[in-house]
This record gives sequence, C-alpha cells and structure tokens, in this order.
Amino acid sequence: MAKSLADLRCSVARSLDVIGERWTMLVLRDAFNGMTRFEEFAESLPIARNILAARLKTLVDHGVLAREQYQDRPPRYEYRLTRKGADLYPVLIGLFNWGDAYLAGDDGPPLDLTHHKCESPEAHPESVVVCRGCGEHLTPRDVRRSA
Amino acid sequence: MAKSLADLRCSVARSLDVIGERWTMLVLRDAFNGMTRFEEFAESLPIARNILAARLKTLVDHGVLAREQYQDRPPRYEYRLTRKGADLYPVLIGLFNWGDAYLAGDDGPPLDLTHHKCESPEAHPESVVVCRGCGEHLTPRDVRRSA
DNA sequence: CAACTCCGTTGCGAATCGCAACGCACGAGG
DNA sequence: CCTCGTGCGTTGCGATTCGCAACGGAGTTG
Repeated sequence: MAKSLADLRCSVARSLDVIGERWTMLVLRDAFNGMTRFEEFAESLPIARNILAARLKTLVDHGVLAREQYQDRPPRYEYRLTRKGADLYPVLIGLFNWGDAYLAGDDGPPLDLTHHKCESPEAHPESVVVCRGCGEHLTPRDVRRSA
Repeated sequence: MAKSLADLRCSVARSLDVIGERWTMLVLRDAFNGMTRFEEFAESLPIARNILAARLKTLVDHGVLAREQYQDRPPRYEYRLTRKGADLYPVLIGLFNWGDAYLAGDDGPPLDLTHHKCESPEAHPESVVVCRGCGEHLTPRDVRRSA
C-alpha cells in the first residue's frame, strides 16, 4: 500500500496513504470519542486484533496517535490523538455528515452530536469548505488550480 | 467489505463502506477535477483497469457518480458527480488540507487551489467544522453525543 | 484490411484480511 | 502452589482482494 499512493505528488493521496486503510478512520473516530486503550478499541469495533495492532502501529509511526505508558508491571500503553491527529476532525465530521444525509436508516441518523454551548435545535457540527482569505463558503466551481 | 462496515450503526462506517476502498477517493478527486471518462481516470492514476472498472461501478451503484451515454456506435459513457457525490467536497478538501499541512515534501504542497473571486493571497479552500445552529467554529471538545 | 482508440473483462500470482488460537506478564482466589 | 481472569498483542492459515498483463469487441482512420 505504502509505495504506490505516497509518491503520487498529491496531498489527498498522501493523506490516504496514512489514514485510508480499512478500519483506520473508525479507530480515529473512537479516539475522538475518548477511547485510548487497545481493549476499548477492540470491543468497540468488529476488527481482528492483529489488524487493530497494525493500524495503531502505523498511526503511531505517522504521529497521528501518541503511545504513552500509563503503568509498569506489566507495561501498558494508551493511544492519544496528537495535534496532527486532531486536525483530521473536518474529515471525520465530513464523513459523519455525509453518512447522516445519504445513508441513514429508517430511524434516522444513528448518533446525534451537539454543540453543547449552543441553544439552537440545529446545534450540530458540520464540515464545510470556506475560503481562508475571505471566509466565504465555497463550492467546487469557486475553486481552480493556480500552480 | 460491504457487510461488516455497513451495519455498524455509524454514519462514518457507512460512508466508508461506500467511499473507503483503496483508490475511490482519488477517482472522486479526479471527478471533482472535471474528468469524466474511463480513459482519463486510467491515465491520471496508476490504478489497474479492472479495479478502476470495479470502483466506478460501485460509485454508480451508490449514486455518487451518474453514468451517462454520450455517443452510440460504439456506446460510450461518461461518469459525472451527482449531488450526492458533490457533497463529499468537505471530505476531499479535508484530506487535501491535512496532506498539505503535514505530508508536503520539501518543495511545499504539490498543488495549489485558489478561490478565484478572492483577492487575498490566502484565498485557498479550507475544510472546517462549524455549528449549524450558531455558525461558530468547533473543536472536538465543543461537541458531545446527545442521543 | 491493418492499425488505432475507447472501454472494459479475464487469468493468475502476490499481497492483505479475518478468524481463532496462542503467548506472556501480572494480580486475585482458593 | 495452582488456576483463573485481564490486558495486549502475535502467529497460522484459509479466504478475499489487488496488480499486472493480455485479450476482446465495436467502431474509425489511412
């Protein structure tokens, strides 16, 4: 996997090379949800333990998660999001929004997230594309390649 | 692939079940970039032709791309983003931003996107998480599960 | 009629995944 | 001491998926 995607001179491809493997984004979803330990992830997802170990290792290798020892005898570690990992929040929320909008079952979106300081009934997180310069909301047609 | 991810009662998992396979987001990147034909995708990416055919088929099956005939004799088709597909823009830009920020090579980000109506030198698209109710910029700590 | 284009499909070896079992270090109970 | 339970992975093996290269077929051009 690593070789062919990473050297495509494309930031999207490089990102996917790190977080595009099966289960990886779901592990990160759990991490954003506060989980830190191997057994928590393993119970939350129907993922094989060897695959979970491999995913955690590549995320740690890439600096998305940090592996920190929280006890000796026996040594046990927890996995925490780094700044780099936390910066994937727009991607995660984007997937969340899209699934809610188009793939929800008959009984509506499975999970409800709320901005807890906001009074509005619509206080849900939403991933949107804006212009870093003027702040305007952007569609694909507002953007072009410039280099 | 389909079975285990789709029935996880999680919008993120359901989204990944549709667009989480290897190469899929890169095909969509090209589609956002204006490509529509099989041969264009095949030339743009180092993807095996059988895999490309399979990815296009699942994207069409899920309504992310629409397959439209653009000539008879021989029948030829083009693949266009639907509204559902276009709504993946925040995810794509999120991956793009993250790769630019953390995975760029020595010579900076490989590709530069610009909001062409904006005069600012910082007129680049950015995927951010905001509150649908109040519009405020949100971090993971501002959000909690409410259902 | 031979060459070329566009769009896939097929066959086969290689890589990856899923599942279940095992390993190991430690603490608790009997 | 012996066994059980927990936390955290690793190993083995069959099943799935992928990558590559070759083939096919329908039409167009020289």
